[in-house]
Amino acid sequence: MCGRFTIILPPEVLAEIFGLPELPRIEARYNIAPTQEVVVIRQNAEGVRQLVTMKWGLIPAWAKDPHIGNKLINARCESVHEKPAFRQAIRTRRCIIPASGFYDWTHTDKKIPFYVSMADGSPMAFAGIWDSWKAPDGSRLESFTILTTNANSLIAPIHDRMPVILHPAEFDLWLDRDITEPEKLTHLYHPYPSDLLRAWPVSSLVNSPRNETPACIEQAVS
DNA sequence: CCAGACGTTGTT
DNA sequence: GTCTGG
DNA sequence: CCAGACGTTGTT
DNA sequence: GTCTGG
Repeated sequence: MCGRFTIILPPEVLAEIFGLPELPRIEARYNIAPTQEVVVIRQNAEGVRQLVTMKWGLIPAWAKDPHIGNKLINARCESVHEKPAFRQAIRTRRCIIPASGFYDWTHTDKKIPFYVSMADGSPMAFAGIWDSWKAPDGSRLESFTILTTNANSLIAPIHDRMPVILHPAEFDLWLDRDITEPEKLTHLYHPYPSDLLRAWPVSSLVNSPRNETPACIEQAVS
């Protein structure tokens, strides 16, 4: 699953791989937690990509209490097209969450955190969806959630779910607002290939969202 | 018809 | 908003 | 995801 | 134990 992640990418790399029209202003984050503000990429009706900041934890447009977003930090790919909280967003409001890696905790024996990133160190792209919630005072609150799928063979010993990670060749399809049919999207929901990822144990420092230093991703010595 | 839910995770 | 359950 | 709280009253 | 907050 995906309940914590990092983004440690130079603006040039981000703009290049995601085809952004401008260099984003972005700083390294080593321990992003739910409810926090995060940058995501979406595409407007003209096909221009933009980097926008949103809250992690999707608040459906119809929600009376925005706190529902605290629970909706992930959406299962198997049911995202049916669930009332997600099915409108998956048709018309898809986005990509750029990342460098994510954390997973084992629950066997002791709770051990692991860090997972691309084997070659390249950026990671989570498949996400977003929504816009109107507060009583009329202001708008945009929020997103990350899709999950079955774990691949690398992740399985740690956890049975992992985020849906997109290949660069799939970005266009995912962000295309004119594509709304589930059957054109479901083939993207495969576990990312194990041999393109790497994983190592890290310090329990990462457990607290208050810790946001490079030490969070350093390999732990047992 | 109206009321009430609307989600994921892990653990047993 | 929209569906399910009573 | 994990950490941390978990309550009410009245007063300024 | 369970919910809220980050």
